[in-house]
Amino acid sequence: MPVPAEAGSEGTTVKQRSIPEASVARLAVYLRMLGELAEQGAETVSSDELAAATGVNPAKLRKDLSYIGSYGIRGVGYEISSLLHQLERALGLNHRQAVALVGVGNLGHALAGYGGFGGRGFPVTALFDVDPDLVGIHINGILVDHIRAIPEVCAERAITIGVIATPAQAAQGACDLLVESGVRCILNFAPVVLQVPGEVEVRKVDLAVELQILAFHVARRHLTATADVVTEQMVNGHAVNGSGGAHS
Amino acid sequence: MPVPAEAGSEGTTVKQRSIPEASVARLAVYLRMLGELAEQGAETVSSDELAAATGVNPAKLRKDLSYIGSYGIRGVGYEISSLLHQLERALGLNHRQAVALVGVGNLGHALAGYGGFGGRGFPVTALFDVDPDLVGIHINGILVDHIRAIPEVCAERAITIGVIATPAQAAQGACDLLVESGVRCILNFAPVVLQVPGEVEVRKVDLAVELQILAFHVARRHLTATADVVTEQMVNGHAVNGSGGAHS
DNA sequence: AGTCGCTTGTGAAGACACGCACAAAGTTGC
DNA sequence: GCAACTTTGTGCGTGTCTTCACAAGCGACT
Repeated sequence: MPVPAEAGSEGTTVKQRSIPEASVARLAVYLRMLGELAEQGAETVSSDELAAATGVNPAKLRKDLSYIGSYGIRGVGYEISSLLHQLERALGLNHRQAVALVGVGNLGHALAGYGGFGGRGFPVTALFDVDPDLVGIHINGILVDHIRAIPEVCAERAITIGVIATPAQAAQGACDLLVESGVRCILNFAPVVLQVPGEVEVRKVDLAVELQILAFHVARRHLTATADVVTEQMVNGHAVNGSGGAHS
Repeated sequence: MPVPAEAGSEGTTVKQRSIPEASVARLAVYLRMLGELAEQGAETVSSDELAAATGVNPAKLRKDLSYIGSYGIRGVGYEISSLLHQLERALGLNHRQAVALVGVGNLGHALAGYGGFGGRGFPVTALFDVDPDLVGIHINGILVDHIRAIPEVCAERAITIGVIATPAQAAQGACDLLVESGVRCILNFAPVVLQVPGEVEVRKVDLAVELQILAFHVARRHLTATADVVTEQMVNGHAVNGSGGAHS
C-alpha cells in the first residue's frame, strides 16, 4: 500500500508491469500446484484443470498468467515445465532468499522446523530470541542467537526476509532491529501494526483474526438458518461439483 | 440509513449479510485493539485514534463500523466498552466456539499452545493425530486422540470450528472427517485446496505463499532500484497493446 | 487442403473496495 | 442559549478486481 514516498532515482520507468496484488498471491498457489503436477509426470495442463485444482475461476487464472506473459499454447494448454520456470522468474524465486526468524517461542519454534519454508526456497538461516533458556540452543541445526546480534548476523548471512513470531509487545523492537539491519521484507505474526519506513514491506498473518472471520460466518449462517428457511445460498462461488467420494 | 438503534433484538431479517468481506477482517482487528485500549483504562476512542493504531484509513474505519450500526457519539468518539460489546455481537463472539485441531506435528503443536486462540474466545478443546507416538499424550492439558475418534469427540464437545495442520496429503481426509462430524467452519494450514460441500466455509492460511509474495516484492524492488539489470529474458513478444503506459 | 474442436488471451462490463469531503449531530465554553 | 469546535456517518467519484463472452490461434482428423 505505501508507495515509495521519495524513492528518488526512478530513472526510466521501464514498463512497470504491475501485477495486481491479488494475482501475485494466486500465482504462488499456481506455482506450487504446477510443482506437484510436474512431480506426477504431467507435461501439460489446461487452465480449466489448473483452475479446478487450485479452486480458482479459469478466466481469472488465465488473466493472472497473462500478467507474466503468454506462455500457453492454444488448443493444448500450458507446458508445465516452461510455465513453472516462468512463474519462478516472475515471482523472484530464481535466487534463494535467506530468512531470519525472531522469536523462537511456541509459534516460532514450529516455524523454524516448518518444512514449507526451506523446501520452497526460503531457508531459515538465523534464529533470535531474548530468552536465556533459548539463546544458545540449536533448532534444526541452527543456533539461536540473542536479538542483540541481529544486525551482525543478518549482514553476515545476507538475510533478506525477516519473520517476526514474538509476543506482541516485543514485535516492534524486533522489527526495528531487522530494518536497521537492512531487511526490507517482514512477515509479522504478532498481533500489532508495525511501524516501518516506507521502503519496508510488511505482511501480517493474524491467526486469531482468521478464526474470528470464520466465527462471523458461522454466526451469520446460524442466524439465517434459524431465522428463515434455508435459502439457496450464494456464498463465494465454489462450484464444487462432484464433491463426493475419493477420500484418501 | 436511520435504523432504529434499540430494535436490534427483533430477529426479523437483520441485514448483516451486507458486511463486506474485507470489512469483517478489519472489524476483528479493531476488536482486538479495543480490548487493549480497554485494558489500559481508556473509555472512549475516536475514529482517528483507532485508525492510526490499526493502520487503517479513518474514513474506512468509520464505514466499517457503520455496517454494524451507529454506536459512535459525534463530537466525542466511540465508547470503548459499548463498541467492544457490539463488535463481539456482530462477529458472533458472544458464545464461545470450541475448536478442534487436527495434526499435532510441528505447526499443530505450536497452534495447540498458542495463546491467541483460547485467549480470544476460541478454546482448543480437542486434538487429533494419526501418529501413535502422539496419540495419548497431553498438550496443554488436552489429550491427543486418534483421528478416527473425530466424529465421536466432536459431537461430544460441541466442536464448531476445525483447524487442519496436517501434512498436505492427509488434509482432505481430516477435512472429510470434520465435515462428517458436523463442523461447518475450517481453517486450513495445509497447502491443498479442500473439497467441501457448499455449506462448509473454508479459510486457507498458506505460510509458504506469504513468503513468496514477499519475495516477489523484494525482487521487484530490487529490479526497479537497480534499473539497469541485464534483462536477458526480454524474449516475450509482449503484445501489451495500449497498456495505459506511464500515467505518471 | 480444409474443417472442426479445443484452449488461450483479452476487451468490456459489472461488482467491489477505497477514500475524500461534507452535512449532521453532539459537546464545550461563555 | 448560542456559537464555535469536534467527530461521526455517508454519498459519491475513482480505481481495482472479478467475471463473462468471444475472437484468435493451435492441433487433429478427414
